[in-house]
Amino acid sequence: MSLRLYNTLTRSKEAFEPLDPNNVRMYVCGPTVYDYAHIGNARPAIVFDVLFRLLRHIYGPEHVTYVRNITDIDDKINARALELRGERNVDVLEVVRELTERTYAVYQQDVAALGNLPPTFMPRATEHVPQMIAMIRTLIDAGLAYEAEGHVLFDVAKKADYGKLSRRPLDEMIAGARVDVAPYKREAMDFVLWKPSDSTTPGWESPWGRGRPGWHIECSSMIEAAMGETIDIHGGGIDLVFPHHENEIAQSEGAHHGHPLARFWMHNGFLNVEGEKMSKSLGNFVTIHELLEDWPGDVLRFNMLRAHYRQPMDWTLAGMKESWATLERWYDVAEAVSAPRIGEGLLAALSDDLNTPLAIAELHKASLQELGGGLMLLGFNPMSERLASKKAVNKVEIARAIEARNAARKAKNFKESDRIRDELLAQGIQLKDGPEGTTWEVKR
RNA sequence: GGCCACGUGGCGGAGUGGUGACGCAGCGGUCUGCAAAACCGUUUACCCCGGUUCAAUUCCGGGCGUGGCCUCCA
Repeated sequence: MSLRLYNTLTRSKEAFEPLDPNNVRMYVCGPTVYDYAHIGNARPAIVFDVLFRLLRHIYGPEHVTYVRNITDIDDKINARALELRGERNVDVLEVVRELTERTYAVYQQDVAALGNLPPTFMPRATEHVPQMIAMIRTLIDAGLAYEAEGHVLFDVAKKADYGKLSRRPLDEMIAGARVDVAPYKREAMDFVLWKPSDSTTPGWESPWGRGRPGWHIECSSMIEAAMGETIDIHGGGIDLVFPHHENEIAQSEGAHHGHPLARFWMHNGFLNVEGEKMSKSLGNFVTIHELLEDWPGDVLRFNMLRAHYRQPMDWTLAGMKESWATLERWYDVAEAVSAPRIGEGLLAALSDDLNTPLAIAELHKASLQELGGGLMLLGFNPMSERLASKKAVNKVEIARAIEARNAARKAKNFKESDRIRDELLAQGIQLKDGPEGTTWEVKR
């Protein structure tokens, strides 16, 4: 089964062949840890986890390296920390540390609840500052970066093919720039590699004074540290194409004699919520954390995979309900599967640029064994109790009520049996009479 | 303003130059004391206007709509 992936670099689907089948390398831009991750952040986590699992299936679990970083140096973090400190007499740097630690821990918990495997490595920016400084020095030595007023900037004009990922000619971008250009920049599009820090901002000693790295350099450095100069796949949200990924390319290629950073660039589409774009002002900012309070992680995962990863997607309550119903039906039958196997239809769908909606359609047509195997390949666990409602239900009491109702039915006292059924339904317990007796489920 | 993506039935959502995926809902049926569930069957579509073609939902051009990027962003 040959794997084909859409490559943003060429804007077309290409056959995927890793540089080294014994070490397939993938990097995905992870979260900036200053606030709860929202449901849009869950999309790349889930989508690239499916790709990770598919690659492990094809090349063997020990032959795939998946790196997802944690951005814990960032001005949004610093701003939030200042807010959190308020008037209190505590060290802001300490607040920064607490904030990132806490947010990081919640993120880990949340993505795990969504059924994602832990990546092979989860490097943190704060642990790679020396590597970033080294890369910046290399860029300065190569004549691709310059120092100005305590900043170090990438000299975009020196990189002839700058803009090749986003396909934006440099002169066009300069003409369309809508922001005031910092006076120390040679060109409007030059971006920061290093900037100075004051006493309320985390900083590290460097040849350019105490400061901190710009955003883009961390990914370039961590990729190099974990996987070398050229990797197979680099992923992230489509909004990262410009400027983040464009700048990563400029830095890494600049520091590596022009060797490509990644051979395949993959980008997931955006998410709307109930037809509207998610924003704090609209008040429809949905975090993964709060969704997980009401919904099983598997349901959120399934709902995400019902749309192709490159398509724009609308996240809705109706969709989640439908996802839950489908998954519940499947789990009922698939938990009994003794010999799961991967169906060809499913594998073909996933191999065609991760066509998960088609893969799900294949599961609807699949045998029981293929259903079980397919669910597991996609990261679902039919054996788990994750679909059970979080609401506390008294199983013993329900069983007793069912017994009483069946006794009433036997005596043809239907008034009483219907009363018991309605009473349970009022508590959200839906009874189902089947050939093998009466079962129940929590109705939503 | 510049660049880019998307627009499929009541809903979700694949796909294709010619035989109307798949799921949900609806409808009909089996089952049931009645329901629910389950199972069987089944109706409904390709934003608009041109062009290319024997044939377009699928290719090309224009329009409209939605969203993204150009500044932090999954």
